[in-house]
Amino acid sequence: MPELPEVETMVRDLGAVRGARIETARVLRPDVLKNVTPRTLVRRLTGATVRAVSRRAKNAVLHLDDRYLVIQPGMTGSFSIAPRQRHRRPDEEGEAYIVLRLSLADGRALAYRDVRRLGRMYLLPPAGYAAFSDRIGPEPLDPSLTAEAFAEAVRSSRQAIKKVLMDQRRLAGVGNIYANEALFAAGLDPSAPADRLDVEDYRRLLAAVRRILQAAIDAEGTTLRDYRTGSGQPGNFQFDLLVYGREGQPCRVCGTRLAATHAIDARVTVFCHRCQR
DNA sequence: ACGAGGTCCTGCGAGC
DNA sequence: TGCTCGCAGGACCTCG
Repeated sequence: MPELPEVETMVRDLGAVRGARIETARVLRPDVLKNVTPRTLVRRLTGATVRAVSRRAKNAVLHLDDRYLVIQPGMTGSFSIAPRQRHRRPDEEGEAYIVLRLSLADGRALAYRDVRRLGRMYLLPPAGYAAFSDRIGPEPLDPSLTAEAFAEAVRSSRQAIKKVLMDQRRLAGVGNIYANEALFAAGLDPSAPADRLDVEDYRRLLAAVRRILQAAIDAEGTTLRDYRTGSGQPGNFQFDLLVYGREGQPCRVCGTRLAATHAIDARVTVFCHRCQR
């Protein structure tokens, strides 16, 4: 489930196509396209050069000559870069799940696949991309984000802190796995109303979010099932998870049996009754 | 304005 | 062994 570290890893691997010219484009799963028809997308991509690749929140962004191709991998989206193959069997290597295939002028092919197709793709002009980015909260790893600004963005809500932490309009890039981990690391009860925490809590929480996201990037992400890096490898952070996926097992810090609930935002929350209050 | 809950989508694992 | 069913969940949507 690509969150910030997984998308960051994909984007770093996608850096390998920077400067490449797109020779042909094919859309195989048009329902993933949200604001553009397959025909228009193909027309815009053909002959364009990938000027840069970047990440915003959980989105990968290909900067083309005068457009931005924004890809939200959703739950199961992934990229692969490979030498172009002349003969492919239709069934081979998840071929059925390919959403978009780009043939590059240098002989390589860039494929984007998404098994469940909960991901989305947008083609945006510069002003549209600016508006898109403005709707998303600050990047947690941006050093200019202060604990005070973070607290300000989050504290106005009476919702559970875990739900607020995952709200992309307030903070970019944190999803269910890293929210669970960060709240554990910060010693905060996931169900605590956001407006009940003080600035010191938010200072600890932001530090925990940053430490965990950075460690996950260093490990090239968390692979539980579908996620793969741009080179097709699984990540390694699943071995470092302290709470997510460990319900019923002993807390690594105090030995208490970890609890799980679906009460917050209908997503699994795993936590330690003793360490998180 | 805000919050709760439904929707999309498919593979997988639990249970019978 | 083979089937059905429910779950996984990010972002967007509607409804109250």
